[in-house]
Amino acid sequence: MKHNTHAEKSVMVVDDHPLVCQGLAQLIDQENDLAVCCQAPDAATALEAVERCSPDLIVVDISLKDISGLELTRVIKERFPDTSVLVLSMHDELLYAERALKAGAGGYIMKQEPPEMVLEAIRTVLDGDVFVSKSMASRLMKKAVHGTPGGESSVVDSLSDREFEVFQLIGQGLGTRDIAGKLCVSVKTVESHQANMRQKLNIKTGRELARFAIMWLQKG
Amino acid sequence: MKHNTHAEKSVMVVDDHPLVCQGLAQLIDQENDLAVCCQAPDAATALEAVERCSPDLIVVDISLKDISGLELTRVIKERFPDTSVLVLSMHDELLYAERALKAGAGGYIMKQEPPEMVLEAIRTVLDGDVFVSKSMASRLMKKAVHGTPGGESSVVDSLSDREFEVFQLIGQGLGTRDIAGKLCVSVKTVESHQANMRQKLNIKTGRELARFAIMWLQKG
DNA sequence: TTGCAAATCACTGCAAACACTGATATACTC
DNA sequence: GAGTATATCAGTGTTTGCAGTGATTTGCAA
Repeated sequence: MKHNTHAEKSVMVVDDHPLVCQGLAQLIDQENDLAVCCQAPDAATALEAVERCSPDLIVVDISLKDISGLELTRVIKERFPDTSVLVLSMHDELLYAERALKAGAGGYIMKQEPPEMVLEAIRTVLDGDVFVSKSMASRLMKKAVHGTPGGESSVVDSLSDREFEVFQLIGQGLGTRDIAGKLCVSVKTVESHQANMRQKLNIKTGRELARFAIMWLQKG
Repeated sequence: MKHNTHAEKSVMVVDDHPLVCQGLAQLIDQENDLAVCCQAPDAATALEAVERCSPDLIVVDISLKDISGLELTRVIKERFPDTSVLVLSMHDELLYAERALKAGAGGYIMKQEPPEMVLEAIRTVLDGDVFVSKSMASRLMKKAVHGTPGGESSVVDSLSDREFEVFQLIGQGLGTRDIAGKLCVSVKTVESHQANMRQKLNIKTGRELARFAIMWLQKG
């Protein structure tokens, strides 16, 4: 712990993996403009600590023991709107980045990224800007340009009704032919829907789409 | 890095998450009887480094980018039998602990555990003993006494190590060709493993296997 | 030693998925 | 009424997956 001088922003770290927690804390603490004020292994401890320290920013892991990091983000933004949140995760951003932002986080970054990028993310969010990966950013841009005005929005919401139907069947493990049979349309049609979905979701291969559908249907 | 005095044991850290790598290194380095000699983000780098540093113990994360931590463990124990290995993972030990020990590791510990326990695990393995969690230990005892697995056993246990490796890669959304490339074997071999798995698990199609793997890896 | 399981790979051929370039009809919006 | 999104389908060609049959090597165990 360092003295909190005028220029330093205070950061709190929430992660149930002590190693990550400590590594992150050390990384942040050795920067001149940042200082770690406290650490927490779960959401309950975190909420207490926020009240005590009132940090400028909180780095939250997405998978905690008691409640999800997204839920924690929501609570924090509700009770301490001035505190910024950066969500940290080892999971694919496709599944969680947008949810994190919707929950009120200022940024989303994966643990696989190099430490310098984590620091960059922290500073970006502290400046009031949004931090996500480049590919995720372009996806969100497209979405912003091409409408879907305010309100509820998940990547999956951009799918049309029929596409979503196909999406669900894919998530149930059915093949293109099975789906065509079940929906009483030609194989070509189903293939078209799949291609359109891949474009909308910025997904390259069919198995990635399947994986996305399966995971999406599991969690929700 | 510290001077390697008489009493200090040298430790190497292998993890593709820079944060974990750094946190772990710092944790180890601040102990009087331990010193970090080098770090590596993947198996290839790790093997080079082992030759250079010849550490007393290596802490290996189970999920690396190039090959699995278990495979790396096998290679290390084959080429450097005097080097101890501690496998580190964020996954439930139920799924991997036994495989890790069979691969030649001296211990298995989860990232969720407190840092002190990680240090304890390192020292235990350095002493030539086996380290696993208490509950896992009793499980293995039971198994040793009775011939039968002492708890709930999954169908997945019937998979061989190699098959399980393929299983995991399938669950990550990779295709047959990708897997063959990653494991440096022919496409045919991977197809054989898949066919054998489908038979063992009583699964008909490839996409069903993929679905099963994805869901199984999502939550154990 | 014999035998079995695991891991590796080859060859063949069919079926399915995917890529690319279209076309048509409907419906909703501006 | 023009424009856009949706839903439907066709043709053509490449890539990939899967089935079947069979072979080799290794290691472990009865």
